[in-house]
Amino acid sequence: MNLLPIAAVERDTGIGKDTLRVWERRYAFPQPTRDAKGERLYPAEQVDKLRLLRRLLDQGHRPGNIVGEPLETLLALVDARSEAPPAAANAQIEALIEAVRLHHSAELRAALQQHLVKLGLQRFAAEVVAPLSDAVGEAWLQGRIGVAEEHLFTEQVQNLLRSAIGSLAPSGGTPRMLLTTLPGEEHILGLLMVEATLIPEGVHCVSLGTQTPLADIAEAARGGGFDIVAVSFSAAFPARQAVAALRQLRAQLLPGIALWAGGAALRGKRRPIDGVCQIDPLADVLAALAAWRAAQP
Amino acid sequence: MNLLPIAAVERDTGIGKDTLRVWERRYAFPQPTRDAKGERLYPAEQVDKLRLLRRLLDQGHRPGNIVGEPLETLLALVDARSEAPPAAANAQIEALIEAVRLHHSAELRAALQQHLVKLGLQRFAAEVVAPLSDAVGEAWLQGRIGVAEEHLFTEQVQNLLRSAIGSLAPSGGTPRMLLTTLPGEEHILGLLMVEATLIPEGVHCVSLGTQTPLADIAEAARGGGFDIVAVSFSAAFPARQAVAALRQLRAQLLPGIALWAGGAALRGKRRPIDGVCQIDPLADVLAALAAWRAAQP
DNA sequence: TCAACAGTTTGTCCAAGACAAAATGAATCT
DNA sequence: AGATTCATTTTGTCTTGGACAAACTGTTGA
Repeated sequence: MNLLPIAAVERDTGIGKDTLRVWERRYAFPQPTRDAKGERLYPAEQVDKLRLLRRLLDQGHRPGNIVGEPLETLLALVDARSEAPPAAANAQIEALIEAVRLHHSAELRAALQQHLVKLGLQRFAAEVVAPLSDAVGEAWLQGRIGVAEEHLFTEQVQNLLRSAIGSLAPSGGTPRMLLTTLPGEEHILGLLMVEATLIPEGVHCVSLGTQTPLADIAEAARGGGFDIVAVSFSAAFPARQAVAALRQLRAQLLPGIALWAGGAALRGKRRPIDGVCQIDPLADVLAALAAWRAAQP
Repeated sequence: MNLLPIAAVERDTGIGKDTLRVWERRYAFPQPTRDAKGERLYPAEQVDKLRLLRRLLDQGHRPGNIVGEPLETLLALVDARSEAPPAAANAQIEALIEAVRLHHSAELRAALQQHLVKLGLQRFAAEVVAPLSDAVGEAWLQGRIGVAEEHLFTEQVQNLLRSAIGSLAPSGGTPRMLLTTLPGEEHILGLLMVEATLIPEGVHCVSLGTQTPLADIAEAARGGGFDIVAVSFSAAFPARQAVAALRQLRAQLLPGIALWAGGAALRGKRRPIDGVCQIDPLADVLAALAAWRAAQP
């Protein structure tokens, strides 16, 4: 059997060391074995369960109710979830998912390319990439695909979107927008979808990729004369940290610069954050753009 | 003044909470203030110094000698370093660096594109991207550019390389190679450079992007019928963890599958790791490919 | 239906100690 | 000189148990 030390488990599951230890104390799970030094060693099956737990937490479940429950109960929760929404039952999306599942990267690439050409960049992002991205996350949760397949999918889509975005001449238009994610958020697809949606509208987009420290975002926004800073969050990003970081970033940013935040991590937030424009479905970004332009003299 | 809690400092500097606390105990630096709860709050200037320390450690310095030293001493170390190698004094590279420094993204893009067309993909990777990447790291160390500029550079190069790689038809040739980085390594440029070098040689490359868990790499390699697994490390990756993770991956991989590892983190390793092919300068990858092909029946 | 309240849950932080892996430097042998 | 062995420091990571505020829950009252 394969045993992992606590640091490896933190990296593989995204659950912090402190949290792993406190769960063990409170919910009697996980229960790692110990090595000669007395240090925790987690069996692979417990790590698998932790990954599942992480995903269920992202979906809105609470630790007290699910950590400690046996595996069957958790799987039942997954099944219950996947029955509720009829999977949006889009046959095209399902076909793409199947290509991901079987590692058919050439077919996947060809099919995506076809959709891109047929729909155009904006609709491709909104009608193919966004739902497909959700569907891949869902399929992972159900155990139908693995992490490797998820990564493969991300790479393929990224190649396509970056090629398409790069082939459009830099606009030099307004507003000038700086795009990035905060430290800890490594998912870039949300960012690329926003860029794909806004570039055809004549927005001047500059992406810094993922995980830019707050201070550097603020400095770049000031120095580059940007009008808007846009950051994106995946469902995996802890909402608690997202809110704190957004407040902090807002404080460091010049008041004249707008701050847009979007993505699943902020879904279901009751109170909006002062000075932060929340954009949840991807389509909202066009409305936000129209609003921004209307507010300019 | 701007004060950051310990978790934010960990994310911004990459130095773990435990390490931050133990440095404070041993070297009397950093010395954060405390809030009402008694929790650490780090002033921005100490965080800046921590970032510099991190970089110096990556360059081979040892904590006992540099943490605790005043800022001027550290800056002197940086200067001493940059005088030693005459910066490879390539005028073209310097011009590109200047474009990065000034946020001239349009010019940067155009110049890179020009080099790519002129040199071809392989030489572009080896003669432009690789040295430019090093030079950007060096410029960051000297404080000539910030993190935002570094990210901007990475994005631009990534767009170009991905477009170029994507425009080549999938080869279906041999060997079949799986490329990725290990959890904790987020730099993708090394991977893209390898892909750019090998695809024109007819190698069938499949990239999983960054940070794939070991178990998923092994499973994907088995399921996809790959001949070679290639992983890349940046200078920022702790060599200690790299060696441990490579041993672990080697153990999980089928014996018939070769494991290639490259990148700055393994530079200066005395003993090679059993069953791992180490590739340090980018050019070596072609030699390794020739060797692999020669060994096939 | 919404707002305010009290109660519970939960992630993160602290302290000081411990230890093994890695780096260093000295000594010894080809 | 160059390589190999050994002892000594250095250094990051892990341990325990306690503590607390922010966020969430569910109830009460308008």
